[in-house]
Amino acid sequence: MSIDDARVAELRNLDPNDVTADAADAILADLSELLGQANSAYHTDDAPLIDDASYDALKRLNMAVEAAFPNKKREDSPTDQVGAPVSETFSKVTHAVRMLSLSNAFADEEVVEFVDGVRRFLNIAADAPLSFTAEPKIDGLSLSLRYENGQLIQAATRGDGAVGENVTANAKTIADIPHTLNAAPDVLEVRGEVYMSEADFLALNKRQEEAGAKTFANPRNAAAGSLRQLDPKITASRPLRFFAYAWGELSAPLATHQSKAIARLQELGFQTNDLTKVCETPEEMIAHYTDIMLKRADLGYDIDGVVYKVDDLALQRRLGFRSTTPRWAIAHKFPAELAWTRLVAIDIQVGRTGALSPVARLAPITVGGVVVSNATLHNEDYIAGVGGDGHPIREGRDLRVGDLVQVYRAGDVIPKIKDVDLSKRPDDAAPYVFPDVCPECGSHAIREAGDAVRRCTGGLICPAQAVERLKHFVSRGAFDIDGLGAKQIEMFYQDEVLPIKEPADIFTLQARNAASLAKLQNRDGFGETSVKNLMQAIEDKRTIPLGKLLFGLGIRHVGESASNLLANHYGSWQALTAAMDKSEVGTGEAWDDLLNVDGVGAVMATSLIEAFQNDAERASIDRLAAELTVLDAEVRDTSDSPVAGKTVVFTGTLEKMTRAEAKSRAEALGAKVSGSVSAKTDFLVAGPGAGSKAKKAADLGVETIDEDAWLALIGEA
DNA sequence: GTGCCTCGAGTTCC
DNA sequence: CTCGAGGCAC
Repeated sequence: MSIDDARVAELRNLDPNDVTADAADAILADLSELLGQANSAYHTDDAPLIDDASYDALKRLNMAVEAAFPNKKREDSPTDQVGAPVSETFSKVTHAVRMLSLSNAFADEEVVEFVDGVRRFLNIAADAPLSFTAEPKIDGLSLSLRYENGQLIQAATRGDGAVGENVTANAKTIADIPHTLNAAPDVLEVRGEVYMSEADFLALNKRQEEAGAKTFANPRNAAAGSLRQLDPKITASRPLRFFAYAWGELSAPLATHQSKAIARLQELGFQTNDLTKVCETPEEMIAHYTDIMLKRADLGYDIDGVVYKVDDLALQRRLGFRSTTPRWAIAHKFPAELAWTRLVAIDIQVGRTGALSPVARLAPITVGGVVVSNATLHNEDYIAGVGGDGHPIREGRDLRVGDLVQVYRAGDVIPKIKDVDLSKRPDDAAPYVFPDVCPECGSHAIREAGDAVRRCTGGLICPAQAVERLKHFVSRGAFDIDGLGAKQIEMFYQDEVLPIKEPADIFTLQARNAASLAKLQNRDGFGETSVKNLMQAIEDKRTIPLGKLLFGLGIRHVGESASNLLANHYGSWQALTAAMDKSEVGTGEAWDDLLNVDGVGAVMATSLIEAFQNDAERASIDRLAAELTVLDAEVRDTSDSPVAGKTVVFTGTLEKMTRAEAKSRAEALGAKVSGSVSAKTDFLVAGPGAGSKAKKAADLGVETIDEDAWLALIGEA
């Protein structure tokens, strides 16, 4: 059996938005045939005709075209075929402007602090006017709608903020979302919240129940589940709504002020929230918050707080962003929902660094629309009811197994224990004794002075630590090996024939499997294809960038960001290991060189050196390195670099990168980065909030440029 | 020395 | 998402 590969490739590269009504018939007919062939090949033979990515692409194209031209949908539409494997993912969309989250305030004082902080940053006197918008924070999921020349061309979820999922076909089924705009900027990304009203949620659940389908825990989950349907027809049948409250990329400004921009979005045909108000003082903001809280039950949709934004957009630009949040906005959250339940047991988990983390096992209880049965207890002080300074935080109310405890979900996510009802404590409840040996390996568990956590000293001997380190090794950000997740790691660690006890074992798996009589393929969950795929995924990562290797090692205090800084500093695995070999903690040239890396201090340096100089650990690292091809950190040719040999100083807030990142990039281009301005300084790169350094630079006649000009200079605008 | 600001590490549930 | 702690600017 064969398939028309050329037509597959052609359709794969087709943008659904380019499909005209005239072309739709032929395309849907071809898709029906191709997907039908691919399906039957997949199910009846074991040899797929087309690769998964192509299959998913065709499937998505089919859905998109059907959504655009519902009347052209075929009787034999592949969308309706039962049992057809459906892609688990949407295609990815990189946001032109990152979708950030907001920092939170819980108490009124934090709102006052926020306003004070904004004034301080902008250098605005306490009595000078400064306005904020205040609007309800809808409890739904955020969506970014991209319009070009007035046409909706793409809808994307937030994802991790940088990359979201393409849900265009689904978003088009939402009545509140216009498909075309009049008199809009050529490029306009409208951002807002998709949500479901309480009435619609209840009705939907009733329908689901009658149909024997699963019901949703709350309107937010219902909205999220509905938007992420692979079949837009299902989304269309769900009563989703949309409030617009922000924007991303723009070819022309919407207005001068936040409040006016929102009004403009309303004129363009979007729903905006009518409880949005411009406030002049923190008192007014808090009064509006209280007002909204009182109205909360009657709104008909879920909200979880109030968002305040600096109204003047020019000021927003000056304030800029921290790494993940804007400085010009904050979410004032409503108090979390609370629930009482019984503390059934306290278990200890051992993490990759040996940290002993107590976890509360709870009698299942619904909190904030979700059934919770575990809660974090942080560390031993938390159970004892004392803070890090030894002072009581719950007046000595030590938690005991059997206690009635009050649970809430911090940030509406992580279950935590807020309080204990001592009057309901069983007579036989004994104080919890935190173990001083590791429950997994029996090694001593010690608490270093000033440290909040107790750690297992077993190191690599401890199976829990070894497994957690392996999980870290294969995790995203490190080696990221497809098909080798937490579950598989647990299994392979226990495996007697083909065990994986340390990272190097992953890369010898193929050879050992080939030599083994009891091959992988004979086990549960492993067929010929999955073994082949796993081996291929492992081979794909045998060549690895230096930074990822270093991060994968899981050395304490050396995270993703520090790993990349170190990779850039040393350049190659040889240089790194050579430096580690000759380093001495606390002294010497190699130590000084290490501490000179911006972002590396004594604690991290010590941890790094100790890991590389510990015999057992180093042997394990060397066994791993022997299996790998390590890619050097990208060293650019600095000979024609515009900043080679120049001395640069950064000051103020950098918006496009962290200071450490800026420094390492500048150094990669051959520049010298200094901490203070002097006559030798060639450039001062000044962000918002620059202070004394900018003045000094002006006095000395040093050229001062902003971040964008700097990026342009180094060719990364 | 103090006070940000980030990063690292640990955690839950869908 | 949160807490603690490391690192750095002032």
